[in-house]
Amino acid sequence: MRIGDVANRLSMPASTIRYYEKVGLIERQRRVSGRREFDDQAVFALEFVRLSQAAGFTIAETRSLLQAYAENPTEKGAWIDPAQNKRTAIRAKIRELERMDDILSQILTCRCPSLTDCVKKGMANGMGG
Amino acid sequence: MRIGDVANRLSMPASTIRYYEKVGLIERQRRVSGRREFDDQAVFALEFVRLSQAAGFTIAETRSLLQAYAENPTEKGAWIDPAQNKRTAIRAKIRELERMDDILSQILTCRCPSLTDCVKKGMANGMGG
DNA sequence: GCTTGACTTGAACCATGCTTTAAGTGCTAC
DNA sequence: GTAGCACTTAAAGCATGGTTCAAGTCAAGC
Repeated sequence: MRIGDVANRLSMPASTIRYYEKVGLIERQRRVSGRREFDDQAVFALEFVRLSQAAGFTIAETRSLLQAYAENPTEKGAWIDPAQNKRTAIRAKIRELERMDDILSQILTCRCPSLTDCVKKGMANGMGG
Repeated sequence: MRIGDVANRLSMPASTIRYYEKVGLIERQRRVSGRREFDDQAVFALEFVRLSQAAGFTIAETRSLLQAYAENPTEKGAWIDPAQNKRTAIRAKIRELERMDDILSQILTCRCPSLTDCVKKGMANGMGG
């Protein structure tokens, strides 16, 4: 497959695929002409990259995970710590967003006519620096 | 107060305060010497900016909210729609993070020895493009 | 064999939210 | 009156994750 085929198949811009290659997420494989050649394994890697990015891993983290996978595709051990750490980070982020939601809820539902008091309540509730 | 005093009081870098002024979040008020002067109202505005940023509003959104506040400090009406929209966005983000957490949980707890199958399950569960 | 579209490259650009730097000025203590 | 720190400015830099551009190359149809 050529990059345009993969781009269509994954609904992913070709520029993004080139970028992923450039930052070391996927391998360089070329035809004699110099154009990129993609097999099903490469497509799988790209799908994994998308999943990993969607799961909140950075490019660097995704690269580490793919390297661990390349070294031993049948061993999940290398993934356990990063996945658990990421879960911890994701949950912290969820709690943070829930706190933001609480503050907004407070602003929307409290009885004071001015926002100033709501904001001060929000600040008092641990948003201060 | 001068910028250093405010920076200390809010535990916020002076460079950040200058940046907020530059992007129009706070007013320019100067002494004859050209240095910035901050009163309690300015400090309140900065505290609100911090709160707003922490609540996930962008700089542009925060600016809009502050303008609405400046036009009518005792009227919450102008804030209701932005706050509700932001709550909707925050909740969507929370659901997205929860889905990421589910995927990671699946990877950690499923019985297949290889990650490939877990990833494929994750893809099947709506992470595809 | 020529047009045309898909491809190639490296570099520059975009958006967000700051931080850092460089060069110069104000204020205060001594 | 001068040392020295806080302050001033505009501009550049950083981190992230790409997108866009310019200029040239490959390949398939006619």
